[in-house]
Amino acid sequence: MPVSASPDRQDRQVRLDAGEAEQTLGYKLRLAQILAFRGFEQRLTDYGRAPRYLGLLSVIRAHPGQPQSRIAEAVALPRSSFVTILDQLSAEGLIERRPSKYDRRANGLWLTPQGEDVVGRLMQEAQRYEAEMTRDMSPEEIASGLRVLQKLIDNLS
Amino acid sequence: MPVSASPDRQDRQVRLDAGEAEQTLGYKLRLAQILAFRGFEQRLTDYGRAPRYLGLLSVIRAHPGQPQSRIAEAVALPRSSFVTILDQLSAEGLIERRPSKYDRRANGLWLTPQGEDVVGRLMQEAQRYEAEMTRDMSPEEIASGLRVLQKLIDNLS
DNA sequence: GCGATTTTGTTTTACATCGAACAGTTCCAT
DNA sequence: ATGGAACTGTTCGATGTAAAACAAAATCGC
Repeated sequence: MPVSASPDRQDRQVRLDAGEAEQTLGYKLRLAQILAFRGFEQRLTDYGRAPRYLGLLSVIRAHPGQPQSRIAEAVALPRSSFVTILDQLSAEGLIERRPSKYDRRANGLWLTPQGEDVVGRLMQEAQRYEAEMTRDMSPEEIASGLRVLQKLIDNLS
Repeated sequence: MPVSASPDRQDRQVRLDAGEAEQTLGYKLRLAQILAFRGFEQRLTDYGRAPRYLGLLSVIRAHPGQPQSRIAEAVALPRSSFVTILDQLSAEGLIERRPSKYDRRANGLWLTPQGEDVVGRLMQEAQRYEAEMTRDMSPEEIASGLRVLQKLIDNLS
């Protein structure tokens, strides 16, 4: 248990902990996610909006032709936010909306050939980044982290 | 390895995975964080902006009197974003900016008595929420998750 | 079959977040 | 000591995100 600094002293060197919250998954989850995401995005400035939305692009790649609403739900984004994002990815030539054969309301989402190419290359970058983030972890440790995160996702869904 | 759906079929029941990205910490990290954060915030509608910013409030509580820039850095927020947030928390009577004794540029941040009270109660809520998120995990599993997240944070800082 | 309800994608509007530029202060090298 | 560089909090403009309301289409209950 880290002892709190004497109130008012400027101890410039020490990284500030979050006190009680420091022991919670919620706090660390947020911090890690912000840092990971920002770092990845800022490293890849030559790929347009694809790095930020690599997750959803990856879902589209794995499930081509699925309607917007299902993809949006998979990545936990509101449908209304999704529209703008798809407009951008579409304008960059990475994805396509095609009318669904099964439902005249729905658009199926597809990667363009260029989208396939970009996503493929970005996934390699992501793997590299992942390796850096986890440079001091054993495979078992990483696997346990993945398992914990998956359980969190399941319990929160 | 989950097999991809046939490219146009509408399989409504199955939750869509992210294909290759599904095995990465980056993807799950983001998903878990979004779900956890939104769930916590939407549950606590009677506490103003405090639930969203509980993390930074907790840092202030653990390190009263520290300048804005240090707190902002601790929670990985840009100083410019921080200003608006502090204005709001201040308007709600949860925090106070007091001129630093050591640096005439800086404001020390402090919780008001009311802020102490609200943060205290919200931390209890957070613990409850944490328990729900981790309901099917052993203490060891949770500890390993915390350790992985901490290493990620360290490696990304 | 038919009307009420739900679902899909979209627009609109409000809000949140961030980078860049700025003035006041402190730090630092000489 | 003094001038330049770095730091602190702030404002401003641009961008990202989300809730609410809407029309068109599908689904459900009977």
